[in-house]
Amino acid sequence: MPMEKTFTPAEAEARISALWEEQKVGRAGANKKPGRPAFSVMIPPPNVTGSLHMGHAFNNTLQDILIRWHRMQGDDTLWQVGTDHAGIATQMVVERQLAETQQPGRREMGREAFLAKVWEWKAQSGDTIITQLKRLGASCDWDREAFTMSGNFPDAVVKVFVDMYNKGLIYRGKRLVNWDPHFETAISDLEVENVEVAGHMWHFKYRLAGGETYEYVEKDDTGAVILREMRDYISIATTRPETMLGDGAVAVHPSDARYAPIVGKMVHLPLCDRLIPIITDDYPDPAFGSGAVKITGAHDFNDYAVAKRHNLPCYRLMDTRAQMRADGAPYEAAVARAREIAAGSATSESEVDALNLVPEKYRGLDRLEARARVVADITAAGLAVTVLVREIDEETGSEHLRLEPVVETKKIMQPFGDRSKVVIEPMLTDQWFVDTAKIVGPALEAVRSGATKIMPESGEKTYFHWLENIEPWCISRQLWWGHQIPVWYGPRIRDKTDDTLKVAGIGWSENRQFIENDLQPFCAPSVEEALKLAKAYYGFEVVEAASLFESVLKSATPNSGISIFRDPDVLDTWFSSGLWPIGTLGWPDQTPELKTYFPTSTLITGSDIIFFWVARMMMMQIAVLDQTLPLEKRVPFKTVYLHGLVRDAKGKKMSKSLGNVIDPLDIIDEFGADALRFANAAMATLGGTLKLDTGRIAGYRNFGTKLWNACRFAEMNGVWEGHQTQTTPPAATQTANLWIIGETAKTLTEVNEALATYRFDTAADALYKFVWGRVCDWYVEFAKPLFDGDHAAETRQTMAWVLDQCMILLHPIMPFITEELWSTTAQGGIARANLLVHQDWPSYGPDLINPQADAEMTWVTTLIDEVRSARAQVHVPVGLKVDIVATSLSDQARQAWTRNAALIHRLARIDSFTEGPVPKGAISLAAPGATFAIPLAGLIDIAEEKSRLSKVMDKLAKEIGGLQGRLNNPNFAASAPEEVIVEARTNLSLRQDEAAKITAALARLAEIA
RNA sequence: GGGCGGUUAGCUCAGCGGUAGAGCACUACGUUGACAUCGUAGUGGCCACUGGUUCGAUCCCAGUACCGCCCACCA
Repeated sequence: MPMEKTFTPAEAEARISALWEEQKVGRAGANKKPGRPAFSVMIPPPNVTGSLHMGHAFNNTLQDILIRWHRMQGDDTLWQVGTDHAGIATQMVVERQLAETQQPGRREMGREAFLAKVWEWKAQSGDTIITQLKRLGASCDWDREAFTMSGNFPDAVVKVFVDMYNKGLIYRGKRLVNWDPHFETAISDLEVENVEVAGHMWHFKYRLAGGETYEYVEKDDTGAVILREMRDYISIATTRPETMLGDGAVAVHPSDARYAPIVGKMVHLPLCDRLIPIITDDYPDPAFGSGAVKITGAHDFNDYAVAKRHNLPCYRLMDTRAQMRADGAPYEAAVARAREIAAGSATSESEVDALNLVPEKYRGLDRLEARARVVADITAAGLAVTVLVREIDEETGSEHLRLEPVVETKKIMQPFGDRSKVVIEPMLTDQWFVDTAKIVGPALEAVRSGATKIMPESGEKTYFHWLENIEPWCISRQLWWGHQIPVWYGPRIRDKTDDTLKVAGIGWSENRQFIENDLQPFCAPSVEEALKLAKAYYGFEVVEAASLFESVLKSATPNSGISIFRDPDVLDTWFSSGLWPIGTLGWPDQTPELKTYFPTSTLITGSDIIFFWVARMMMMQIAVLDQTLPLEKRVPFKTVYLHGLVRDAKGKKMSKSLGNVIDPLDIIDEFGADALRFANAAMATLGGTLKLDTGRIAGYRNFGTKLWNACRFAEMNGVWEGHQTQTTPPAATQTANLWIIGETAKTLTEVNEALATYRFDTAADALYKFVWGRVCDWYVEFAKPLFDGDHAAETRQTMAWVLDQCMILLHPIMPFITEELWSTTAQGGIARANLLVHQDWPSYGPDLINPQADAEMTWVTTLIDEVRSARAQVHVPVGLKVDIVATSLSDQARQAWTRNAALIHRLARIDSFTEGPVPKGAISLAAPGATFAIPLAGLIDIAEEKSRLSKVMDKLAKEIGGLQGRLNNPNFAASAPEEVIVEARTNLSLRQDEAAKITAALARLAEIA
């Protein structure tokens, strides 16, 4: 059955995919050859909730190219596939689904039932993206598919947590963290997106206690006094008025002369029955605002630092949904206690946290609502800095003056949750942290020493910059879907003698925050282990309770019946993905896979997750693995290849709201996976953004068709009949055959070098130029006359070999069409021994390049180009064959002509060839060692020919001028390297030779005219 | 505010010391023994600007302008 005119991706890809999967072509170690190294790649695990987008398509294409290339070379390859449980994202999806289907919500059904729902969902929809990866042609080891919540992963995660806890690398503490009020969980710094939004700044007056006054003096830059007045207040500027209810002090810079008279004095906190001190700190900038800053330790990261320095109380004003607190004692009682504390009464962190200093009227309000009310109330109290506004009553026409609060409109950077898109609130809570400062050293050293190489180099700079300024990593999340923290708590022992044990009474608050000071943590890999630790701590058996609430009930009697309960929080998703390479290889067991494939070879990932994932994997795995191993054995990967984000053709980020999202599956449907993959490879330059243009993908689809048709041409000429796959090229005698064999060898070298240096674009470019520009444009054309001559057999063998090489070399980038051709072209003869995916990568070298054939074919192609160009320019119809006269011919040129006469005749459309004098009415051409004339008496336009030759002359003159200029410069001769000078001389003489011939031709034209 | 990158043909991008490249687009021609998802021939660039280094700079260095991206606590 003859080949179809084109390749049909839709039909063939499904069939080939199924075949690959059935034969498990991507299994670890497939096609491995003795003595070859291992090559392993960890897929950046997509979220189980995900579906394939262009970024995945790009990223996985590059991985597959490397994997296929190495597998064909006989390396022991592993491409580890799997998915990430993606805590927040997945919990969000399932909760949304519950809401849409009118099922009970998460809290209603309880933790256990909800988690069952998530697993159910995962079983149904969790493999969507895996299926989609197969459509792309990804040759992963599908049998090893991993999931960050399955298999040995939970054990690995728990082990790492416990080990790090025991080494003091993980700690718990009350800190100001980024709080997502939508998901009601802490998130890490990285999950916060700072966005510039329009904000407002208000100015309030905090009156001095006891009606005191001071002289306020404002000076300009030169020191001249511009304002001098008596004030009974200090002016405060804020963008967050609602947080003033929790102020602990007002801070000014110690050098700020304006406030020097009142430092140390107390001011009335507006709307509150509290006095707070004026303190000095380096933090306020005297040049900004009024120079005085209100310090709200529990609601601002800067203020928190100031509060810590000055031991100021941090009063929490909001609940987990970022609404003004409504819990705890009535305001009056709370504020009374706050006054005592301010006066020096002993207190604790937990007591301060429990105090709700929100006045009753604001309790339960949303933060924005509270803000409006606070501003209105302060203004009403006459404590807003105001301006006079003139107002005209439209009805009566009367004028009156009115005071209005000063509100500056101002761009402010506002933090948003990257998932929830709501405004993040700094919140004072107890959380678990990784003490990153303690594990960052080796991660930095690994890259500095070259044990891990990051490409492009700019990625290393980013990596260093972030790690050198690393902050503690908040790893606890108040979610349900994830790895639950392996820590149990019991009441802390207050006093213990031989016969009595007093433990702290446990209280809890509505927002589930433990009263940390009173808890004793037991960190262990299992509840049994935790109970053992607890037994050792208390001195008698304890039991596990399901929650803090139950634990309190069961602990009612101090000396017996003590229970411990597990921390309900889960770990940040990135904590477990930080263990992806070792986790998927079976760690902590010392599996054979771990031994073979770790450290992994190359990580290919988007530069957007260098901090989230790459840096954390580096830190954690180096810290967790056997510390006696050298650093090179502990790094998770030897090379990290970072790529940019895939954008649309105009460089815009793809987003649903912009409607410019290109779905890779649509592209595959329309153009085939190979075209998308080739486009991805061609776009993969180092650095920069990746603009995806469907026009370009169409072009690469055409490229596939081109190869397809070259093979079809071969088929029509019996090339495949009886063909057997050959690793070495046939012994050829014909220049064209020798030449294309050499070109193939050059291409192999280029592709190898390009892929070895991660230049996927260069590899794609080399293959494109070879297949289209050499094989199809020239060799197929050369073959046509050769098939008619005495060397048909040799040419058929050569073409078969060359096209086989095209399939092999293209296979890593275009696996489907090449696999299809590999079997299709074998139908007429002997079946291929292997699927192409397991065909051995060739290893021939430059010895296949025949310099003589190379030079000769260059001469032939140049001559053909010139004849075609000349013909086109004087409008000789393509259909018309012409005669050619060689008016001068060197021995070498004569030989080249003779040996390739059939090719030249055909491609240049020449009827007869003679040697002789220049005929009248002819166009002239010059080639190295030869001058030709094409007699066109009556056909040519003398003027046109003259202008054509003049154009050629102009170009030559320009080149000659440049070369002469350089050669005549004595400094050039003195300084330039020898080969450059020789090259310039050679070029000059060639150009001059050619110019002489053209000049002669021009002179003859003048005679005719 | 700090850091990183970019500026080359109409568009998307390679090249990064020795006479400017590709694909797409555009123009003209074309039923050539595979391919119109094609062929042949063309058009099109002070390689952002200003200095410097060099025999020689699109390429190296410094600065300027514009454009991107990342990080950051200015109330």
